[in-house]
Amino acid sequence: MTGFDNFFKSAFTVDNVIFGFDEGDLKVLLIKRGEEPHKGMWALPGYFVYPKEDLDTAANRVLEELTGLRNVFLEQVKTFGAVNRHPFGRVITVSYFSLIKIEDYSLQPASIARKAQWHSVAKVKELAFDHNDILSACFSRLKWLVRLRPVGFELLPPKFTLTELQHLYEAILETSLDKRNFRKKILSMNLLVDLNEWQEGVAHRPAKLYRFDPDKYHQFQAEGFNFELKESKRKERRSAGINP
Amino acid sequence: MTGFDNFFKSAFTVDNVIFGFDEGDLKVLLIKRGEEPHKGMWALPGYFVYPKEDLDTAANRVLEELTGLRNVFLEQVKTFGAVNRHPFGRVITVSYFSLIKIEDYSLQPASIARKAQWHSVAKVKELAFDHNDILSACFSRLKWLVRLRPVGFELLPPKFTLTELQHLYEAILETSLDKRNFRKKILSMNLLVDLNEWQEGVAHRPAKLYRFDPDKYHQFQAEGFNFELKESKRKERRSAGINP
DNA sequence: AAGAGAGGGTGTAAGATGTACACTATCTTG
DNA sequence: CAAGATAGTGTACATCTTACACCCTCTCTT
Repeated sequence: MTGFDNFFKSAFTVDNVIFGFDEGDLKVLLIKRGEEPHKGMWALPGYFVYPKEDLDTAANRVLEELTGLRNVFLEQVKTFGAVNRHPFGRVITVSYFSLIKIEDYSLQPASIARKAQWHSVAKVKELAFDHNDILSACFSRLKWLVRLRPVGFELLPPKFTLTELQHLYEAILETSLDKRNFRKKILSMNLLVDLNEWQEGVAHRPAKLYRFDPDKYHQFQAEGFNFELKESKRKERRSAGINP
Repeated sequence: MTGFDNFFKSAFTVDNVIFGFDEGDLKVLLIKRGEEPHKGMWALPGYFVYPKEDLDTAANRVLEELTGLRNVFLEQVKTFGAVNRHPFGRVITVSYFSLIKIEDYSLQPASIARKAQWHSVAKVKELAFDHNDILSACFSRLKWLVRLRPVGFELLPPKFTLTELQHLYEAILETSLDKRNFRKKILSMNLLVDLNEWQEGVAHRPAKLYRFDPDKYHQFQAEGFNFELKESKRKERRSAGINP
């Protein structure tokens, strides 16, 4: 080597913030640690990156081992490298966040997944390592992403109602939106296809179901849009809960 | 240890994309490599992170050693970890970008800085390692940041004209803007203070000088704004040049 | 079967913002 | 003093954003 040997003594990991949406609530998939360090605490799913493995590959591997899902939304967010963040030595971690449909996940319970559980993002308490910081960074990223790209749709089932979509935006943006203005805006984008089908089995007037138009969707993925709506003045604001 | 020894064999570095603005052109500070690998090629300034050093500290160190500057804008962007990106072994790099005033830099030429030189971002050719990708990622980040935060001012001298400010936006956004609309928009933000001073020594009618209002500036740093102006239809578009 | 409960669904007017566009003013230099 | 260079300025039109309230349709209960 060349005198740099002292630098080749660190390890790195990926940690994955997996978001899902259910019952009007934004959730994150956490794992109860079965081993030291931080045994028994909730943590983000993650693992060491293998010597011959790319970062994105590692993040995908962690995601797939846990959820059985491939080819879902996954994006690098930020790298955390505080000197003493891991008791085994110098370990820096590259954080990723992904968006999945909870219903897809629950169909494929993998082996590790037994220790995994969905937690409401707003109610997450103390996590292992610096995982609260990581969650917080990824949640912020999701928050701005949702204004610029149609990411929301990664989180909903194939058929959804406008109210479900609105609740998703409200959960991510931690705000409340005006129903009429929300509908006007989202429908004017030509992003949604009216399925002419209706909800079933609900104890009220059933809502119309929509899906998104894949062409328009990918166009917006690439070009972005500007989704701005002021908080509605009439309802109360939803509250955060991360790092209070 | 605990069976994880095999993972503690990698190294990590920081690489810093230092942007400056001069003569209507967005520049990046590059270093001609004096050693292998990639000896003789232009590269981003960077170095290994020391074993007891935080990532942000390392990035600041690299910046200060090169420019003599402290407390300037510096932000983490993305981590690159392709398996074979470095010939010495597994090295992942955390990229940062910073914004400095070129005039501040040129006052303090440090020792390493002898190999350093400003290059027009639009004309950068092949760089060492994967540094073209890193530059590209950081430039993209700057591009969206400039729409949401008043970062532009990190790059200009304390007193500047509206035309200089407009040229800065045009260089970053790679577009051209309508003069009247640009002025209307930027002045309506109450971000600028009219100094009642004028340019000197120019061969035409001198322009008024402005500075930014620090209170308003920090408010926008924290809250963000939405700087959108359509490309002017009258002039041609500036072109990019990165990864053509 | 009638009423209560629970969301679903709809339009408009006023204000704010964005866009397109062209000419005069003021300075230096030759 | 003319030419060259850039500074500086206003308006009309179109588009987008915001605030706001009521009736509709379904189920469930009694």
